[in-house]
Amino acid sequence: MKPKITLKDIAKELDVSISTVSKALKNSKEISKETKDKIKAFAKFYNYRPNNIALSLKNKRTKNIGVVIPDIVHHFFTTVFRGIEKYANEMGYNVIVCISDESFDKEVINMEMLANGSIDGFILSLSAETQKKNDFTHLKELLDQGIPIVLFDRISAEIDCDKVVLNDFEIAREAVSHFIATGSKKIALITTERYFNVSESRKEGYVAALKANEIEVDNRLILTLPHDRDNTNLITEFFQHNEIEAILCVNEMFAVQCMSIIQQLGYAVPEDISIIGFTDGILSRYSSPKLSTIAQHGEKMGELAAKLLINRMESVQMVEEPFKTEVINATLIKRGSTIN
Amino acid sequence: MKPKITLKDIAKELDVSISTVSKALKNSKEISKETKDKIKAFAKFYNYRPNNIALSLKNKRTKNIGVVIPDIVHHFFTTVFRGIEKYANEMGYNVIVCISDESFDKEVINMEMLANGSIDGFILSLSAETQKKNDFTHLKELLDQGIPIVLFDRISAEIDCDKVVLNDFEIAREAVSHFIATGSKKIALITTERYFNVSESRKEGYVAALKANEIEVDNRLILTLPHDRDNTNLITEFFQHNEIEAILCVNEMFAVQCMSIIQQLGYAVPEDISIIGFTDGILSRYSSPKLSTIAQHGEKMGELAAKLLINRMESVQMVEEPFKTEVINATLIKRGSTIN
DNA sequence: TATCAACACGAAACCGTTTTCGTAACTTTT
DNA sequence: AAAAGTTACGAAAACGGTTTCGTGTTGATA
Repeated sequence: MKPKITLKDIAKELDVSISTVSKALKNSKEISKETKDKIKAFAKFYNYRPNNIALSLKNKRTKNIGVVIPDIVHHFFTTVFRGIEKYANEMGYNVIVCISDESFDKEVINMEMLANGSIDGFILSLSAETQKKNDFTHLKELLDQGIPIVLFDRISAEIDCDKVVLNDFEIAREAVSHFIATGSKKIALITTERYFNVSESRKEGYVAALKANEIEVDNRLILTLPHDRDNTNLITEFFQHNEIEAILCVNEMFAVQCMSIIQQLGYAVPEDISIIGFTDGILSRYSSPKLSTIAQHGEKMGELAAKLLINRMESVQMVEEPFKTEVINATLIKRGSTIN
Repeated sequence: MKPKITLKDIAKELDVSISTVSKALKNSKEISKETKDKIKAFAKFYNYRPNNIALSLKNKRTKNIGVVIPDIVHHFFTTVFRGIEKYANEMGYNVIVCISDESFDKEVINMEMLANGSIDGFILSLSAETQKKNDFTHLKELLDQGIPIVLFDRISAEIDCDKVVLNDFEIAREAVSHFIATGSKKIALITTERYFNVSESRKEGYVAALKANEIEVDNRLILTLPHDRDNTNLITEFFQHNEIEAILCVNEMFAVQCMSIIQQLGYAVPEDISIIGFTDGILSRYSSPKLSTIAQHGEKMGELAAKLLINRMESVQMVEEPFKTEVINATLIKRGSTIN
């Protein structure tokens, strides 16, 4: 057991002052070559590394960024996180993750915890509860304290900070237009009540595409599913009661579930019914037929969010760079569940 | 913009000393009630929170734990991480994640980075490269410095620390025994070259079950696949050249891929061929038929790892508690891809 | 009235760095 | 030989807390 060595230890051992050691290790020209060599050799031998905590205290920056996401067992968030971690790491930052678990309280508590010095900035995606409550005082207070925040995917217009979002509206419109172009008219939307801003935009895109093609919006063709329950019966009923030619689902779980139920009901995919999902995850790639889906480019999104944050943290003036909202362009990947 | 307030600020404002403020906020009985009330009110009004970094420096503990995993876009690691984060959070710890990306160098650099004061202990699963190189000096040095480490899943006997593993051998044997009990004799194993200790144990379990039932081990029935390439052709050939009645796959991707290929080749699952995979992830649950699989209880594993680590970090004596290796019992979940 | 607790508070050390400033001891210039 | 400039280093403050130890002012006790 050889515990970590400090400047003080080196100083004592070599009979010089702490300042001399510090300067020598930073190669200051204030120190003579012999002394520097001696100190460096000693430090190297004992594998001296400066203490990050002490540095953080001194420099008033931790080189840590806090990431708060609603859920980690979710392909999209996982890939975004990967992007964040990758870029942050390259730039010499560490990442502290907190999972809000879709809970407002957890989000608040975790952020306040981290904000007391542990991190230099936040990247987060709002929890479902926070979106429902529409209460952003915790975020506003942090911004007020001068802690930069970057919001991604689940954002709110009420919060004045950098943001990264997907062009949900446009890509949903594109997906539905593709259905229409390949001959479908009775197009269903399967959505969730939870991801507010995101699913709203997707729905609007869906509606816009229909209207642009003079197809009437039939609310019976929009199925809103709870997120954490078994929806098999709801979905089955839905398809028994409605004649449908194409389905847009707001996530890949709904999409494969629909596909499987449809196939069991005797329809062929994509000949009878086409399907497009959101999230180019593992499910989409391993289903049969392979699912046509909307790639959200989570990793890119994460990288961009990290870049925005780090830029802002490191910009010296810090003052009046206006807040940006960057848009990631989703891609419609046409695979086996659509007619292409 | 109102920046964070410190003890010094309060002291100056209220015209008392810093020590008095500190004591008052900790409710020390050294301080008179009136002074305490005054200070507390002021602190509350200005939303005073002690600076974590200063505390860390003083207390020589950060209440952060470092988690180093090879990959995050992987259901098993994700669930383990979830378990760690959950337990750690309950115990007042934050989690700093680094992704080694299966690279030895990244693992080393990240850990050295964090070890200089940023964290109190590590939880990690070895990268593939580290296992291949069999070089654990970085871990040994950290242990030597008194930094506790808990290893999970991808471990090594050479490292003397707490560990959490799955009973891979037994559960693989159980899975293969189930195949045999339901009438299969020609049983394939589809494995990977990468996760050394883990896949080795699984293979041994496979072999043990065969031997126990006096079935000869046929090496042609063991297919080793590279991890990151498209294996469709390899798998297809494998099934065209071998008569097989049951398959054990070491992950769920292989399993659904096999299932899909088999079905295309005209076999029925599970009537003609049974399949069992590892990892009870999203793929297993959404395939058709639903995949029988081995649940690794990642979340439990993560919680246990965190518990081991925190126990060790908080045990006052710190000295001679011997290192433990805890075993998580996997569960064989029988679903539609096996005859049950 | 001198002694002694109890009370309420402040000074200062400490955690491990960085950095500014001061200063002996030389060396160079005039 | 005095003045000025270098060189090579140390002392100390600062970051934001906690904690030990002193100490001046009370009030009670002998």
